[in-house]
Amino acid sequence: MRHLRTLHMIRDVARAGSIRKAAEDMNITSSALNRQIQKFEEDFGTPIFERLPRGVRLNPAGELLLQHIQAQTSDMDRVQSQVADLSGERRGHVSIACSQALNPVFLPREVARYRAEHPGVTFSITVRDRAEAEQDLTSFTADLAMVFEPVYLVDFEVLRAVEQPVCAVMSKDHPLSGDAEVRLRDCLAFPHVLPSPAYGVRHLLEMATRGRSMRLDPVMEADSFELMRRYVLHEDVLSFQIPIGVDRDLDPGLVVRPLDARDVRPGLLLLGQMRGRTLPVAAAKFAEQVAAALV
Amino acid sequence: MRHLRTLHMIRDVARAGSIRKAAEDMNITSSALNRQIQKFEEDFGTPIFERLPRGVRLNPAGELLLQHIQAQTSDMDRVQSQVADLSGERRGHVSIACSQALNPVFLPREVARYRAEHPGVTFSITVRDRAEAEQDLTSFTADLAMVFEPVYLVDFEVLRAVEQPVCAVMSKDHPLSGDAEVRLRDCLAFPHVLPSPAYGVRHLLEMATRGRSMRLDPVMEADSFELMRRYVLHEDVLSFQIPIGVDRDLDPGLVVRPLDARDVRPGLLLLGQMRGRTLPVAAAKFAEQVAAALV
DNA sequence: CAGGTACGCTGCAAAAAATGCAGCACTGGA
DNA sequence: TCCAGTGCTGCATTTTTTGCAGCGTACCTG
Repeated sequence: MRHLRTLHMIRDVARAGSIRKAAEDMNITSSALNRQIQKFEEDFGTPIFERLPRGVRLNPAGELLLQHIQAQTSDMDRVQSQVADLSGERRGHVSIACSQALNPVFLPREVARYRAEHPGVTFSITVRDRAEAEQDLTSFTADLAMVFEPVYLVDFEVLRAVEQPVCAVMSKDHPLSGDAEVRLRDCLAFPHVLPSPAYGVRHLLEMATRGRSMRLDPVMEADSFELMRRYVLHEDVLSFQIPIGVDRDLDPGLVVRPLDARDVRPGLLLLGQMRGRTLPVAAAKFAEQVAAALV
Repeated sequence: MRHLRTLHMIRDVARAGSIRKAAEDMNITSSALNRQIQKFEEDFGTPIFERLPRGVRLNPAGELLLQHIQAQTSDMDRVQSQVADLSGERRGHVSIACSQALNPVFLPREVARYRAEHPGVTFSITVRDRAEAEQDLTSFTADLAMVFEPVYLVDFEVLRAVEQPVCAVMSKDHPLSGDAEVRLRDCLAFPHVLPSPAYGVRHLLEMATRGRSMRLDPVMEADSFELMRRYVLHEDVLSFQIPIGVDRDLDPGLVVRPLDARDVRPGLLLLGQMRGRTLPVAAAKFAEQVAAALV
């Protein structure tokens, strides 16, 4: 889109941190780029970059402007996607920031289901923690986010929320595997592995043990739920996950038992978008489908 | 803003309905303008205008684009206003679409109060009925709207709502002027004047009489509440208004008595903005002040 | 039914804007 | 102290935009 050229130049310079570097990236001379920026600052009314000896950096006005540029760009994409939709062809791109739990079962299934009906739509999926996901929404890097127990919710517009009880995951040979529901105290009596503190599951467990006579005492902490899920098949330990992330068919040796809600309150798995934003057609339709699929 | 030039051209052509006319308005030749549009359509991917024998008209894709243009233009204004606000100077412009009732007392007072603190801020105020006001919000012609009993609320984000009972307005010599509260049936027994059906007050009265043994039987219908307010001083008739529109000090001969809520339910006076939009600083601050002032 | 008018569009030359090149002044780090 | 990297600027060149004149067409009018 021609009229966004200058704005994109500004964005790229902000990213690169230097006019010369950015100019090289976009295959023009630094003088051309420099003048574009000067001209823009002139009719914008104020400088938007601080000139430092080693390059440039956005000043507060520039930060404000950058946010506008990103909104602008993404909204233009939305318009084009809606226009394409007018003429019947459903094409476009959906970018999703999601937590790990959606990787094994949920997202593969949903994306496949959507693409079966709309082969023209492409996807990009990035695994992010709860804070990063919201960041991606505000920077328009992601159209949709799916996170468990998010922290900041200012710019996060909830499209759908479902409760997910924290579950104990264990091998089918584990002593607790016979119970339909398990108590936290019983679990913690056994060796267990835990996700690192950034994750919602860990957060809920911390909340549950705080002030009570129970202590988390993991034999292993990890970033990857997949790793932990596999690990319980090797050593006789417990792990904790949310049910959407496990599938009995995929891991036949696993047993998943919800923790009693009196011990650990169920967390919320949220589907959301940037507050107030109008999504491109493809993203909006996909969000609808996912919302419906979330029980 | 230079990069919006082409977009504004498109907007103006859409408004003028003809490339030649629009070109004349903006003091360029029609060929230049024509080529701008052609070039834009080319990299946009689809035509945005229908070519008719007597000019041009936006096609559906163009309508979509126009909405984007207006949103972007107004958002750029917002950015500039926020940037101005960064450097301490509070300047900007607030445009309001409001119903008549705010004219006599409320808005003059509030605007004056705001401008006393921020002399750099200018205002434009347009009287609109309930449907038009929402239209102005969606087309970004107005930042804020204040309407009584609005009809469509899809794009209207309510910032504040206050109840306003419908009141009978009469001369202090009127037989009913002694009562603290009046019944609708008693009012309708006297000659009365009514606002035309587009107005919320009329709507509420219609609702109140429907299906009951009362009938509206106005000796005069009018568009102007001011006219009706003055009229009751000349002929011994009743009129109906909401209290925010009348001030005892301004019209000493007038008596205003609320109708019993059992007869006519109080209506809602709403302050609102375009859903999801981030308002310019000045408009946002003014909206805050008005919201606080609305009891 | 004919003539006039207003429309969008296009070829060509002139004007304007953007770009590349080379070089300046400056600053922080080796 | 020197060097590498920065933003910035004068000038020639290239690219883009604009204005002018004119074409073909569809509607309105008499």
